[in-house]
Amino acid sequence: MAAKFYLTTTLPYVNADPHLGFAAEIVRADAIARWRRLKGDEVFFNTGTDEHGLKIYRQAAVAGQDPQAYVDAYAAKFDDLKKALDLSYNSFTRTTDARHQAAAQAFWRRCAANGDIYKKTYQVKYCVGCELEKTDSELVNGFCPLHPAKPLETINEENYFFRWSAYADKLLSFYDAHPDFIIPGHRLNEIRNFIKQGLKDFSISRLKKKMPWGVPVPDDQEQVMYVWFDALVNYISCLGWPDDQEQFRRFWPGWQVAGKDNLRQQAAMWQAMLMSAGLPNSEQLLIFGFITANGQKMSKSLGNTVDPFSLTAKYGTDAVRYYLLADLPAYEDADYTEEKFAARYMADLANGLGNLAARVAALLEKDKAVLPLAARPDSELSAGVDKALAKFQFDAALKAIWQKIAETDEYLSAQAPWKMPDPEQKKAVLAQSAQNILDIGFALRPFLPASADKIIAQYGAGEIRKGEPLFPRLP
RNA sequence: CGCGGGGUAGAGCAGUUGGCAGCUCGCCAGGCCCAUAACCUGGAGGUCGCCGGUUCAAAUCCGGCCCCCGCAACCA
Repeated sequence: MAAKFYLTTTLPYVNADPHLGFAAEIVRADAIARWRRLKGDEVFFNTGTDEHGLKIYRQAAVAGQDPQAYVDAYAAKFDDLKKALDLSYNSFTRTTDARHQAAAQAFWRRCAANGDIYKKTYQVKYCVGCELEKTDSELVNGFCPLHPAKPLETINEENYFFRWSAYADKLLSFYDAHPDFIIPGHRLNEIRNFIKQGLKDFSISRLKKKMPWGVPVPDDQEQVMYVWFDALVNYISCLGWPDDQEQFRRFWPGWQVAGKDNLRQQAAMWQAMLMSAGLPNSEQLLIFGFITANGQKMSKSLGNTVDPFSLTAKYGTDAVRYYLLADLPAYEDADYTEEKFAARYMADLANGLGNLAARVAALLEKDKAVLPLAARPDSELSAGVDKALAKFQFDAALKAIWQKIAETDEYLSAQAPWKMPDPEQKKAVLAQSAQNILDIGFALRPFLPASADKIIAQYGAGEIRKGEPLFPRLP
């Protein structure tokens, strides 16, 4: 019986176009999902979009659009990543989906029934200049950084809260019992330290009259959900929870990937919510580092976000996938520059993989050699890739594959089959090289699916022809 | 004393339990001439942030200090 494997990304908030950081997250998730499928697992791979909230409501108003139409356009843009990056997710959850909203309400009811949701009046700070509520973290010396001359107003508001404080000990016990819950391990320490400082209950609703763009709170016409009980529930609503218990039980708990900014939400808030709802905790979290652009944090306000669509249009889908998986350390921060991208493309894809495939194919084509090569899913190379991917180390897996490419280039140079007088001897050398390339093609399937398929088709065809370059040199 | 990460060759990084400091790019010199001006071999280049300690032996373990970068409750 095939094992079940569930994997989800976070849902990006649709107040801006997709950028390279999310592309990295979802490509990494995609490589894992493809790998597990190739191993024979039944895989459920979810992503989607977070579409409610004040920012979107306001942006839609500014654009003169109905919020739903506004988020429809954005959701389509994020779904376009599927084609641009050759993604294999089978589920795209929008938080405006009716099924998701019903699940969010059901989840809320369960936590409320458990006594973890209560109503409380609290004070929010409001900047008249921005016409926005501000959290303390957004303030500088107690003032709005955009309007330091205007004092903040304090507004009393009654909202629902989630009794997070009740889960501090339970979360710590859970982490103790699951020391590998978060990769990398130091993020587990980070969240542990955070929780040891004490947890404050967090606000989970907003007044509907001020912010109507949200999931209605069950049994309260005045309030809509604030992000948490809406967006986080997508990780199980996509599986059909609560209606499709069979599918939910088959796939949950699963793996979640997220950027490091999402550590608290995924590792502590969501886990506490699951406990409150009486549902199993997530299986494991992968927390990725950030990508900076030319040494600076990518942000809308700096205007230095890198657009994955223009990158794939210019260099090709697999080139971008390769860069994200091979060149960036997944769990630490990493810097992107187009120069480094292009250098890596030339060295590894054009001169490395592409040239080697063309080199051997050209030699074989001249001889009209027929080689009945077969895939070797159990090759030493596959084993190395499996070992690295079992630890979710994408760069190490690709390094093993590129080691094989280098070995094959060295082997060819040492043997020099092009000047061998004995045709049988020459054929044997080329067959060995071609077998290596076919193994490389198979090993590449989780990472560069389209290129892998081309190599497998080319080198598995019997009579091997040169064909088009896999990765043309850059001008 | 809020929390966390980092500092290793010009650049980007790897260094598992301490045991001759490595990889890629770039640079220099050869080779090859099958391949996408590609590929192969060799070379130059480092006080492993600083100070001290443990040890036969420290990039690695311990203590202190300096610097950079994140997070700090909706930026992947």
